[in-house]
Amino acid sequence: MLNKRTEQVLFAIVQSYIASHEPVGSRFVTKKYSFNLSPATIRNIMADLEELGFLIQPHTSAGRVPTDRGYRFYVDYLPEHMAAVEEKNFLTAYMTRLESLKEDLNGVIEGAAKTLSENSSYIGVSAPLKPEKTTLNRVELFSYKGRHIAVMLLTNEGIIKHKLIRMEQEVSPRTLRRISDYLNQEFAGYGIDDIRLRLVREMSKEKAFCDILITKAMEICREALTFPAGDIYMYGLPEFIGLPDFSDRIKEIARAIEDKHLMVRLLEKVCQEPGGASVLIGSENPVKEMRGLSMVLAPYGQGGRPAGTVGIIGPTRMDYNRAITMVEATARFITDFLSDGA
Amino acid sequence: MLNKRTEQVLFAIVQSYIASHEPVGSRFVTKKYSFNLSPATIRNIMADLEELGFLIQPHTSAGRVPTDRGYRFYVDYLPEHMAAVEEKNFLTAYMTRLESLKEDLNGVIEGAAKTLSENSSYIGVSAPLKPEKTTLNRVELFSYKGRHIAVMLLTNEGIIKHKLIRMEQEVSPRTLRRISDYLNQEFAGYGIDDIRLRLVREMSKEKAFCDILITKAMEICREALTFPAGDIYMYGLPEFIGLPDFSDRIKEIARAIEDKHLMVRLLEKVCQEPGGASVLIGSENPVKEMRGLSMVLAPYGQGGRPAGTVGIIGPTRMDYNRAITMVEATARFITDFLSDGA
DNA sequence: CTTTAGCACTCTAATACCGAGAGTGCTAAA
DNA sequence: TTTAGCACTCTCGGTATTAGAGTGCTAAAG
Repeated sequence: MLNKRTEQVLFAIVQSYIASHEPVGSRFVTKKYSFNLSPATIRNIMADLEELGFLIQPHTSAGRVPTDRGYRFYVDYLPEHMAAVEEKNFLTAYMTRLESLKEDLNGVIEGAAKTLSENSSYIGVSAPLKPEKTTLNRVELFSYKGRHIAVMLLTNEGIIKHKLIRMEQEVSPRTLRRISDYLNQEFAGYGIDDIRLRLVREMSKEKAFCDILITKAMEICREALTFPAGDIYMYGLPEFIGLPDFSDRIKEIARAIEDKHLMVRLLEKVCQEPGGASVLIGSENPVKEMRGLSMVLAPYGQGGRPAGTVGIIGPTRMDYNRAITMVEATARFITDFLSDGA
Repeated sequence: MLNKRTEQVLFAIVQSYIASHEPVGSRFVTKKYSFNLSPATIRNIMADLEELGFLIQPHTSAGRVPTDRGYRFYVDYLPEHMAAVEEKNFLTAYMTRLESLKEDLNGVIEGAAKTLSENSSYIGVSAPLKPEKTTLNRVELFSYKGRHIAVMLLTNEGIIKHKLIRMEQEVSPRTLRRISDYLNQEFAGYGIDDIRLRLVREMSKEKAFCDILITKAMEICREALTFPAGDIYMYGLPEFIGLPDFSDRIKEIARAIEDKHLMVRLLEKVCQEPGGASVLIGSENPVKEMRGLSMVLAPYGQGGRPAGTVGIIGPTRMDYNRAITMVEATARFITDFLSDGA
């Protein structure tokens, strides 16, 4: 579709714009990148690229700026053209920073979001491993002040969850003991999701026999294994709004980003998709408040299956190369950690 | 120091500025508030007030704007001059909104920050009840994958905490059982802080006898009862940066606010102070990045002693009256909840 | 046919200038 | 002590001007 030379010019323009945030003119391209072409030729090429929708000029006498489509080209073109050496150096430095997260078993995933933001000056996000996707190590139920039950759930992935359930009637510690023993003996090692399903099935069976006590117990079990829709971790908003990009739309954008619901859905969607980092550029974003932003997301896995997502949110003119490097490294890191770290 | 009339004028000016965010001129004061004085007289008074440091004019031909000192006067003057009726209505409406927090035992304090922000368009903060300040209901230790210990701590205030401790050597489930039984029998009902202290004392005693096993156990106990410095809850940043006030200093301010360390210290300080809401206005703020912001904070109590803080962060020209009403109501609400809710 | 030099053209950003409006401070009278 | 009157100051919005950057087009060169 584009000939080689045109591609190179487009690539150079996007790269240069990402670095400088200033519309890039024909003269600049000839100077900085040595195509051995005159500005006039470059201008012709740029005019073509504009016609094809890869570039626009903010106004007649400015240079050109990439469109979302331009960025898309850049990102797809990227893998073949990474400046490998420098990037490798950065990567190893970044990896050592990740290593320090291993200290805190519970904090790896939250820490990943933090690290991403700190190293990019964009926003780092991570969706924690959903308890439903994990396997039961043990669950404990305690009676608390008569009418409450304290639940502690421990998974084989090193996640601890707790909750307090308010009951209608008091349940004796002995009964609780028996319920949790039952759960642990029957279900240790199984996926939380599966257990919940089986419990529901059992429940409906028991109901047929009208055994209220057992039904109650089942209900407690089910409750004990249900947790509120996972939050996501997000760091770097203050840095981000300090970026010169959005001085106007700040409010709108800040709100979109803080809307965790949207975010959660987005991250979950990406979580399904296999492979490396996905890049969503500006208008490609399904959430319309986030046009003008780009996201680089990658799933991390647990036992071979994708289990959560980490990523970066930044302006469309973010440093994709760097971002992709970081996000992929982070996802790999968490995957490794989950499989052998704990 | 100021005569009655001067005070009234100052009060009127501050109030009016808070409402409109525009420098207020002499003519406006005579119109809006019926002092039966001519603009010229008001001008004289205003000139005096400026000399005394309560007002400044942004430039020669603008109206006056309160200084921090002006706000301080206003806040101190406020209690005697609340427009009681309207405020009462607001208060009852607000209280019902708070009521809905009772649903979720764990979320009251977090919810308080949310509610504060939602009802003020400023930033709501709350510092959770520190586990150290609570009393032990029970603690449980579980062996996890050999070299780890999972701890669950349940306090009489309804707080559950958990953590995972990495050990050098494996500790048998039986030993853990004995340790937790010991803790529960010996210390149930005691303050976590006290327990920690006593454990340290015991430890040094034991050390003298070189009993490694017991020392180890003590150490586990102590670890189990130690938790990372509490986070604080904070909501409303996106709304806040949308306010017209700080279009320039956004970055700086956003960073100051996100710096949880500073915040935690600040909140803890206020937590010590008895009585109703404390108001920190602009330059009164010990944290210099937060000059230009005001905070309204009030401690909530637990068993008679102050246990945490809730509050609002806003621009110096915030609606103090409303803010104080809300913060005090929220603090009272949490205090009540802790004493009888659970 | 492609590339290039030259040049006129367009648009922005910076600067200065002007006039209207707002609000003041001061003076002199009530 | 208060007030009316008035000159003064400063901001804000609009307009004009200019310098500079970068383009598109044309016509010549490779």
